[in-house]
Amino acid sequence: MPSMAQGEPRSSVQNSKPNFSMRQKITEHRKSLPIASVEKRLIEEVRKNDILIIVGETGSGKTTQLPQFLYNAGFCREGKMIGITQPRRIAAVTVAKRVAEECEVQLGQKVGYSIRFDDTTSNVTRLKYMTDGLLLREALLDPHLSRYSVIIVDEAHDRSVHTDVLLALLKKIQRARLKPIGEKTEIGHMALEMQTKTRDENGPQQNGVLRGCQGRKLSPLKLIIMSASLDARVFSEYYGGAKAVHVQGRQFPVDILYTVHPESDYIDAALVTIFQIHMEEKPGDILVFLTGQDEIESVERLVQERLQHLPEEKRKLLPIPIFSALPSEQQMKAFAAAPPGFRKVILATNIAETSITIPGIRYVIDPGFVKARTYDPRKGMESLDVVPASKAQTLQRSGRAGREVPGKCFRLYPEREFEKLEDSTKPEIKRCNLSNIILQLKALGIEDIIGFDFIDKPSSGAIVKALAELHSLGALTDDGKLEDPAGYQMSRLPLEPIYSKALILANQFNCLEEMLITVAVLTVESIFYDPREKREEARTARNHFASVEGDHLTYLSVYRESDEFLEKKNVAGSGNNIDKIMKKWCKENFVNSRSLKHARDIYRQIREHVVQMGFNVSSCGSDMLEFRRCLAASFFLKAAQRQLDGTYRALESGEIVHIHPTSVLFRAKPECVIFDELMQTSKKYIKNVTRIDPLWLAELAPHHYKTE
DNA sequence: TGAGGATGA
Repeated sequence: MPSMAQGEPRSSVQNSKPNFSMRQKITEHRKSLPIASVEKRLIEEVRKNDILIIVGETGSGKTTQLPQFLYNAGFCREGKMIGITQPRRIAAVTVAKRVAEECEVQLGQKVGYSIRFDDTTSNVTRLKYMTDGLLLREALLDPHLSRYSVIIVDEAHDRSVHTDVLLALLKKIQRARLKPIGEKTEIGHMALEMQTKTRDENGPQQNGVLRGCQGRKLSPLKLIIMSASLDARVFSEYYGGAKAVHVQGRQFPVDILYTVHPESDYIDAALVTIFQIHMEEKPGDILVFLTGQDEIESVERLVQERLQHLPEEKRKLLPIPIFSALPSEQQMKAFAAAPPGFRKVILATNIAETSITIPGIRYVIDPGFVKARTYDPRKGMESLDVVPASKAQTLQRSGRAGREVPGKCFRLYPEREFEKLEDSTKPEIKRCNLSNIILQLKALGIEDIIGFDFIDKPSSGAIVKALAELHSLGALTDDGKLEDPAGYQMSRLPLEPIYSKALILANQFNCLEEMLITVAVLTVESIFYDPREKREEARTARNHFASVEGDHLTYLSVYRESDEFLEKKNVAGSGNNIDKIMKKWCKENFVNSRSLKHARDIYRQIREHVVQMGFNVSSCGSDMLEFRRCLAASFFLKAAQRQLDGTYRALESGEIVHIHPTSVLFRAKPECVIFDELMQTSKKYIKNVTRIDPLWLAELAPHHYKTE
């Protein structure tokens, strides 16, 4: 991502060799941070309390400074580490780099980061920044996280699934580490069992984490939860009234302005506000929060149109879209300075709320809406709806105006409407399919999922549905234990359980190579790039990839063609230019190069995993029938049959659905298909669809279809 | 007959 992480202000330090004046600058900067004045008190509180909540506003310096304070106070004695988790990869990386600079060490020495596909830590690393998802994976191998003396969970208010599971798990681990080893604890039994099973792959270091320490106590684990103020009480209560300390932030003031009356058309209101700012306010860029690509593109067009009605000298306003699916070269435009005399108006989704920080923003326009995903376990269907943002979100949005100078935030609704907003966004764990989480918990030895101590409990309906799904996929036994070996194997793979199942079956169908590619591509957000203005052109350019059998086979040929292309160029020996050449290939074929790279990373990682599991990565060659049969055997829960009127009926839920317009089968409409995703937007759409023979379902998933 | 908010392993 072309971005700075949230949290700490951009450093004034350049990427040059350390020198005296830079050292001085760093020291001065560190001393000037609000958190510097409370170092002693914080260390005392950590010593006194096993769990501490730290409420730190933006710019307090908590993320970069607290781990250094703890290190200096001796919390890394005896080779112990301090782990600091972040919800996002980019944050883990940028903060670690910054702290390494401050400590004057090479990244990977005392300070390092570890994220999926990129681990810079070594055996001397003591301050380890990482994503919370990665720490969860570590817990599978070392159920007591025994190498850590302190875990700091940063941005806990984010309430991502990973954060929530981690918070609950850490609570258990902390208790377990107070008990003598060998005594019954709530965690670790199954995990230990799994370690024994996989001892060879993990090597001697992981093996015997607990063995040979019988009767001895593990050292206690300190837990620090860092959060924004609105949610601090929730965490404190969850941890039995844990002590919370507040650290002052450092932000410039932001004037909040509300409308007098509700706006019936917030797009129009946003446009009026954009031009009002442009005509009347001091220089400084504008950031507008919109709900999606559609809105962003239409506002972009409308700004351009209205500019034409202004006198020449007033037309220096530059609308720039930014959202996740945009290719990175275009995302970069938001970060470039506007031409002299121009004012940028950034049209963004909530990507600009937390994930990226655009410099130069002085004005924020917040219509107060956001697109949010929900999940209906009964129908096995996700929805993407425009809903009011939460207070926490609107606060985060307005904060984007005060990072460099005092700013203004224009909320396009009356203040009394603000009061009605929810305090925080509903935690993700209450809005998603739980099958993956539950599989992880089972692998950690947690048997009673309904009774598990989540901060916010998912509905029992959602839990039961996920358990049933895992049972159907052969991950759980009839009495809810991990199936041996499939359940263990599936929990080890960093994939959705249904994809893991597909790999296990592909091993039997002799099409593992094909399934590895397919699963890697399905995992990434759309592999294609579809600019709205060039949809026809894109379709033509990609026509040679298309398979009449469906999207899965189409993705296979995209991946393989890119592979062949790379191989040819590699042989030609252009070396450094590979990246550039690949990007050109992607552009010509309307493939999103970021997604493709991501898919290749996933492919490599998963391939290693399955090889370690003893699978034989073989290809079915040109026998695509066998591959489609394997898809049917894997995705039998996601099958749909054409109706007389040309719509489809999803067999599991009975929902009437439509093939998504981006599918290669959108027009072909075969009699029976399997799909990857069922999501309601403007309609109930199935995405990533492949044709199958309806008879295969009863043949290949008899436990599910025979009786019908 | 017509379109994908953001993260992460």
